Amino acid sequence: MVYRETPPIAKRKAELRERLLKSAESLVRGGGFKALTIQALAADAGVSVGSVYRYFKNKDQLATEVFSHATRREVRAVAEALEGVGSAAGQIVAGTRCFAERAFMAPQFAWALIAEPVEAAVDEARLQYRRDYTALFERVIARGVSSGEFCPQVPSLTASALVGALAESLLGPLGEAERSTLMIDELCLLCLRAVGASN
Amino acid sequence: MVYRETPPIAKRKAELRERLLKSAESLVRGGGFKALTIQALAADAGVSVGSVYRYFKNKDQLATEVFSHATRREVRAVAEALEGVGSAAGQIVAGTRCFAERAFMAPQFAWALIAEPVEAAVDEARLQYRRDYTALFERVIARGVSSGEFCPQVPSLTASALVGALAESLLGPLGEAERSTLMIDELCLLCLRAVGASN
DNA sequence: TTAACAAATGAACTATGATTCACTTCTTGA
DNA sequence: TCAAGAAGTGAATCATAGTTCATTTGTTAA
Repeated sequence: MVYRETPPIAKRKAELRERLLKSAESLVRGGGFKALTIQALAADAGVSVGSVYRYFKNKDQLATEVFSHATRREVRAVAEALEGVGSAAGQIVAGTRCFAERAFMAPQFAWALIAEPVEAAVDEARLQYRRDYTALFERVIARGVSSGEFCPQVPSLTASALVGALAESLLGPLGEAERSTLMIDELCLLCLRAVGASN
Repeated sequence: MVYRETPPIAKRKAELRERLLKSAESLVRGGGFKALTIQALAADAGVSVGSVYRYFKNKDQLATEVFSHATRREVRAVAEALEGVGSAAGQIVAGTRCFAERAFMAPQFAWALIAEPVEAAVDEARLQYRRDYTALFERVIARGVSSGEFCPQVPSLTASALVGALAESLLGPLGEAERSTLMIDELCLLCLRAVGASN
């Protein structure tokens, strides 16, 4: 007599939500967050505008969720790149490489995550994103300093500087894949100098 | 018989335009570009909304002009700080100090120029702003490299990395003036290491 | 089959702020 | 003083997207 959500329906709903997130991310990959409008998303996912609001409270929540999802993946990739690397210097190089290579692989998307003008709510999430990267580098730097591998310094400052340096130096050339390999090598050297790695 | 613009009128118009730009900048200083709306500007300058459009084609032109005006001043300040400094290393320090001190002096404004989400047209101007800073540093670095003061490197890459590093490392702490002096010293050291200044 | 309720729809509504324009108020020079 | 035309005004309009909600369609279990 009463309607009750059954497993197949729950599954279908979960799948639709996933599909919406996938569609949303693909819109962002293609045209940045500017391309992520509710109308475009609804069209892309083949549902109505109203349905989007059945799955997301509002645009901010949707955009933030897309952003956080993607950036968590990015940060995880860099974190994993650090694992198994012994020296602090090696970790700086591994992290830089990973970050840079991924950015070169998907320039528009990297730009959307790092630098595109976005709504305030997403900007909050972006601060977290940067903090996460910074924390990652900070730990490596602190270790390098205390082991004497790196020169004495304020690890948190160097860490945010590195994050800024990576972001800025990648944004311009992003897309010129030819020079990327050479550039990434140069970037690694630069980062090593910045942390004062004993040559 | 015919109306013809006389010198006093031309002067009054020029002054009003100046006043509008001043008002606009003060709005941005106080609340970022978000606070720069035509209505607010008109109110602040004591003119009508329509009058603003007599002096500026549209919002984009107004915002861009405010931005460019301010950033040209900033870049000039840094450029002047480099003058009269002999060594390339000294110039790196002077440029960094100048940039950082000015940012600490007007945090909200610095944020507006460096990182605030803005309309696309202003973003264009921001690219130029960064290019200008980068060019400034690039010249210094190239000189340092060829004189042997700095280690071999790709000056343009290091330059944009420095610009990114400065921007990023200042944005977080911006406002905590107490630690600024110490921080600025640390930043200078970091930049010197990044360019591979001989010890 | 059907009552009860959820899911889906999309045209209409809203909110924000830029832009216009019919109109009023100067300014000029004869 | 006066006609020609510029400067100034601000309510009305437009533009863009986000958001709502009355209505339709689908699902459940007795």
